[in-house]
Amino acid sequence: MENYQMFFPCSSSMGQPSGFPMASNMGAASSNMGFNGLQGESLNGFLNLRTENQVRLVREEEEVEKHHSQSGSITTSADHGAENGQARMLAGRKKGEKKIRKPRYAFQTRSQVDILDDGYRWRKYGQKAVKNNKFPRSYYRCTYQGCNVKKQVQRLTRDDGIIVTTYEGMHSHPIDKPTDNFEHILNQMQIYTPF
DNA sequence: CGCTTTTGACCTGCGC
DNA sequence: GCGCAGGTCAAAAGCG
Repeated sequence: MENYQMFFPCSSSMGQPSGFPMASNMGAASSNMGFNGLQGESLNGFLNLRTENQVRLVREEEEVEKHHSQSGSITTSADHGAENGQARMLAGRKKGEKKIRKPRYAFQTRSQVDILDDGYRWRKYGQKAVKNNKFPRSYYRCTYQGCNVKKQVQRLTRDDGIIVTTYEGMHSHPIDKPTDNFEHILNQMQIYTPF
């Protein structure tokens, strides 16, 4: 019942799209390719949906080491980090080790609803008021066992019809829901084409 | 009853 | 060092 409109405000100059976490289901929905636990490279399926200058993927952080980019490296702290509860936040890095940030990808979607069903199952773990924004930002984590993909969802103050979704990490598992679910959404989407 | 959401507290990083 | 902003935790509440 909702009309989604992908809103890609930027032209060209997208970073390297490989690893975009929604790639798999986007691909599965837009073409006939299946999603066999794929990651990264399957963005082609996503690319099929757009022309070169419609998507803007914002690569917020680049200093991630490749071998850390997969899930599972979080919460390995257990013992050494057990001093007080929130030391666990540092999970994934050992003492003296530099903080490691996964790359994050942001895109904007025009929608009336905050929750875009991308096929994965998410659990909300936080919500914060954001400065200069009257709408709160919501924090979600993928509930799939062992999957540490996170996403943030935020609505723009300037244009409250636009949802900004930021993904962090890559799904290393298939979609939880049937793909036609997301395909259904795609069918409702109006891809924004400036020309 | 198990899973999800809510929400205040807490932690970290950064700029001043 | 202090204050602010962003991010996360975890207990309690809500819900199917």
